[in-house]
Amino acid sequence: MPRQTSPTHHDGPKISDATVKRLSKYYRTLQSSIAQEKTTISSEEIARLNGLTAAQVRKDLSFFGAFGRRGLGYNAVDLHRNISQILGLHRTWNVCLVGAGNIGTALVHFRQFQEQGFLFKLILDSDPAKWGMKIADLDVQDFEQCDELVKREKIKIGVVAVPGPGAQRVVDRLVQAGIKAILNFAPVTILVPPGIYVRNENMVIEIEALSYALTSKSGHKPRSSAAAE
Amino acid sequence: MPRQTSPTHHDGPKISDATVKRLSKYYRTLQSSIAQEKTTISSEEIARLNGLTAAQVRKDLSFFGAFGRRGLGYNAVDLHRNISQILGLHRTWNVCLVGAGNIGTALVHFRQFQEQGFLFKLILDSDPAKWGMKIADLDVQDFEQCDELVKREKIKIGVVAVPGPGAQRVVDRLVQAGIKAILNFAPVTILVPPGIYVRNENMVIEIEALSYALTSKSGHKPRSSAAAE
DNA sequence: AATTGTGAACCTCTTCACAGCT
DNA sequence: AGCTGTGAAGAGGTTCACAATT
Repeated sequence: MPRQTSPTHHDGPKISDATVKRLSKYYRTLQSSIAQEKTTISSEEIARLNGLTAAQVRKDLSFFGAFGRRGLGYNAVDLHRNISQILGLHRTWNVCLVGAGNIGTALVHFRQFQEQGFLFKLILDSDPAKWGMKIADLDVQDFEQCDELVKREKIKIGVVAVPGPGAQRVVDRLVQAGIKAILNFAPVTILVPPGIYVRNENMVIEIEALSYALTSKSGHKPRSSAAAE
Repeated sequence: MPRQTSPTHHDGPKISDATVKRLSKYYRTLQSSIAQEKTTISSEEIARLNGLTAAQVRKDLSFFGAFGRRGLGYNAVDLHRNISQILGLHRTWNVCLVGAGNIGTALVHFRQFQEQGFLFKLILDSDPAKWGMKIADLDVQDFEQCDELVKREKIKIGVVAVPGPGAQRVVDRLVQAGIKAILNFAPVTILVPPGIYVRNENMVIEIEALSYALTSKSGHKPRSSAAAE
């Protein structure tokens, strides 16, 4: 009887995006349970704290292994460590910011990124007026040096916080420099070659979705729960 | 033959979240097409610009009416106006910010919100040190006055940019004050009563999803396209 | 008695494919 | 000929329900 399945190097069925995002939620739920000195936790409780069903939680975890004990639940510390392995949070990631405007600056100061091991090592901007500015101990540097600097710092994740019109060009350059994953805050759709991962943080879309909900008040689906991403 | 179906006050099948978010993308695509003086646009082109399929675009629109002309495509200005009606963007919305930290401040300055008619009218914070600070012409005020101020300004949308632990309490107060929709930047799951809409802008989840993609390099699904929300 | 892990049922969203206009 | 609008098929994600285990 396998005591515990190894979580890393998953190669079974393709994991949905939704599952990955929920794992990230479970991870934080477990962090707080551990802080409260809880040793075990049930799928039921993880679900309740995230506005989901217990079956959903168990199914998500089951893609990666059998981490619980029937009749007892999950060991909080173990499950936390396992999810950390699955998501690749057992290590740190060097991150590069492009766009030293309001949003970009706020992101560099955003404590949660550091706490979870995402470390800004490089800040780039095309505007000469910004070069040399210090943001959280980092100098803003010329975006044109992107290739050289990204390679030198071995950066794999780029955060793009430039105005829409420039975003695609910035992304193309980052990809050329060897960046493999991009968190895009520009309110435009960007296209990338196969093998490059993009996540969009499009605040305009989200607030417009709220506008829709308020407008089409026909909305008869108001279930007391935890709402969309 | 109905020349054009009225887009507003939709009450057919429930519209998926994904559809609403895509409409928001089409809306911006059309804005830029119009700026480029294009008069008509095909579902094929809207799709290409957003990394989607043409069928998806047509299906999304079909939930709200028949806006195109067979053989010709869509009139850019008409479709833009129709989507604006559907999403409720033909008007302005007063918005309240809670949390005058880095992120909150950046959001108030975020031009796209204003451009799309989302106007910050109120900035609240619990920290007395922040009271009286000016952010883009608005005074930061005591969060305890939330009830009175939200009602006075007739605000329906709240943007929450406070640290995780305080978020649920803030949301409860906002709901009590009459807020109907919340854009939540705190990296925690918040629960709301039926009839209140929440969208989460959880940057930690998004960057952790990138970490997962980079970690489970088994990722054999790299289709050249426009990636997840 | 409690709670997990999971195949199967169910439901929702996307894509196909083609009739119907222009 | 070109392109939309849409029913039907297909794919994917969620929930059910129960055997397995502690």
